[in-house]
Amino acid sequence: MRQLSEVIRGTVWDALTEMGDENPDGTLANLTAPPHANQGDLALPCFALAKAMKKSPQDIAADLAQRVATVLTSIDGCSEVGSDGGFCNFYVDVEWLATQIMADTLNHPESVGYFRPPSSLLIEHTSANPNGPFHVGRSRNAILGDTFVRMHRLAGDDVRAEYYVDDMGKQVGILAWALANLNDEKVSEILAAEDMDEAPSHPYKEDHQRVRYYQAANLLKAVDPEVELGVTKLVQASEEADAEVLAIFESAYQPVLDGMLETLDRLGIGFDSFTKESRFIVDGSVEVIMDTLGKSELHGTAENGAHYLELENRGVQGKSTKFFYQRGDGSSLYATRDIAYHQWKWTEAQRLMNILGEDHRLQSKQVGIALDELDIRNPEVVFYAFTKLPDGKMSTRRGNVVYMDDLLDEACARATAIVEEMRDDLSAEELAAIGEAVGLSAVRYNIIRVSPEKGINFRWEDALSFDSDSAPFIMYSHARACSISRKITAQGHDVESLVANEVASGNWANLSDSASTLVKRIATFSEALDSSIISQRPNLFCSYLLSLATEYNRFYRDNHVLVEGEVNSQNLLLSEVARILLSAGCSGMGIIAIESM
RNA sequence: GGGCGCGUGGCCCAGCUGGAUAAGGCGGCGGCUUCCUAAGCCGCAGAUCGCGGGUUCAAAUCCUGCCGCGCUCGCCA
Repeated sequence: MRQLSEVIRGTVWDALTEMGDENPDGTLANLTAPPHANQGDLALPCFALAKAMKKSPQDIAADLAQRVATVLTSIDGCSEVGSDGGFCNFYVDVEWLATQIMADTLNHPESVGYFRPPSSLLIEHTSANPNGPFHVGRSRNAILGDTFVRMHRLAGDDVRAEYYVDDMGKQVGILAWALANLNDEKVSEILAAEDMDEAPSHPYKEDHQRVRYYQAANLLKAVDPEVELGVTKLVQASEEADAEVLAIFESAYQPVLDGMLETLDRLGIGFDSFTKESRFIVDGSVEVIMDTLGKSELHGTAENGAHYLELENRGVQGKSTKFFYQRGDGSSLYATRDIAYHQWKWTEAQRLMNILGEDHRLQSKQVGIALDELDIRNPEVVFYAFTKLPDGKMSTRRGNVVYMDDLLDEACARATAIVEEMRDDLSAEELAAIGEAVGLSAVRYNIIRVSPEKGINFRWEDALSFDSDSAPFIMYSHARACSISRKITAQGHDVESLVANEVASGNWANLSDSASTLVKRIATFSEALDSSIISQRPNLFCSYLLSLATEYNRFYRDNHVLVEGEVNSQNLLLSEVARILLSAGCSGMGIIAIESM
């Protein structure tokens, strides 16, 4: 709790120094939030001081508490100091805390997440090969990436969301070849032979149509060397930036990409810019990079003239420690273009962030070392583990997938059915709108709530969960707050002026326990967001938001805003501030904060 | 085989830059609606934090050895 920390810091620092602590800053760095409410709001462990002070941690904590208690409790912010078992415990004055945070939140709702100076950053995420619809495995990247984009924006950063379009190379080559050489009948025939000829669930989306061509071409390629030859010819031309071939590729993948983006758009995921991989061939930067890497002391040449960096002494171990960046025929590789891409990205932002699947760990490390060699800073990278189906890894090529479009349809249909059961006052359109918001939000939340480095075993019932640890729970709390505000307005009151007057009065006396707990939870909004961003774990902010919703529900239970037609302005103000933060938090998580559900 | 990641109640999962009684949810059991949305709230039961060593005043957290799962070790992307 930073508000309390700022208040006690100086006094505690002085006392520690008087007591003989040589490094009070180091000691103060251990200030933590205690695990239990009866242990205060901040606690300082005194164990490390025991040796130097030749006293027990218990005595040190008690001594420290006694030294600072009088001063701290006489100034604003700290209501009590105590010690227990080697910890010095500090208790915040909740009335004071409320005056510190409520007006700001109310008057500047757009900056509730600000905690430190903003920076500009470019977040590259998703960047999936445009060869078929999103499946739930691939979409973890998009949902994670977009959540980072949203959290950073909430924290005040200037964020650019970027999609790196793989517009050349094998995957697109196969798709282009298939579209040029196959037709619907042929595709059906090939897929049927492998029992993969299922009717597309979304036949009017090009990504669902064309993925069948992609799958068929892959099957054909395995048995017909002519196919491999045809694809290779195309791929080679694309890597030489052959304008005609690149145009063919584009017309092959663009409709697929559009279909994919439509899915993401439904999830509230959008991009500010698209950068094509071929750009770095065309502008010659890849060529320059290959030349420069040739001068590295790590550089080596293979028998057929291929170039690599030897990374054995740079922490890369395994069967091969060589990082090839140029083929024997002089052409570049994907990773080489990625290096050029990073060089360019640094001209666009102060910070770079990449969201990558765990299968890219080695590649990312290799690119990182190459960037070091070129004196180019490394990006921040977030890796996430795969989503597996009960019968194995998802694969577009093999058709072993759950498509995001299908999951979203199902989620929204189920949500709509639930709303329909609970509400009889809404039109079909209103029900569908709520169901859509609930379904999409739930799917996002269920992916975000687990730590990125942990694998997800896909189960329909988990992905579609609307339980207490879910987006609908948070949305429900928000809708409750909206409902209260709505009801008060309907009774002829002016919520805005009621709330403004209450803030001005600054009266926070006699808060109930649940109201106090809510105030404290509200106070840590921006630091919870910040630490979630810093530790690169969106699930932490997820948990915070869940606890904010929980505290709001408890507050709601025993602090009524409307009592027999009379408005309790203090409770109204608390409810309104919670509503603002719930809404802001939802926007940071990609949860749609609807006003009624 | 080498490297990297993961392993927490029956199930899912938080906590991992070391700190107090390991936090939630699902499922199970039991309560709370004359009162602002019960998609809510309250309570009970359930965990030797994969196993063994080590470091430390203190280990789920750090180190190490095993075991299990995943990813990876292409002049593919």
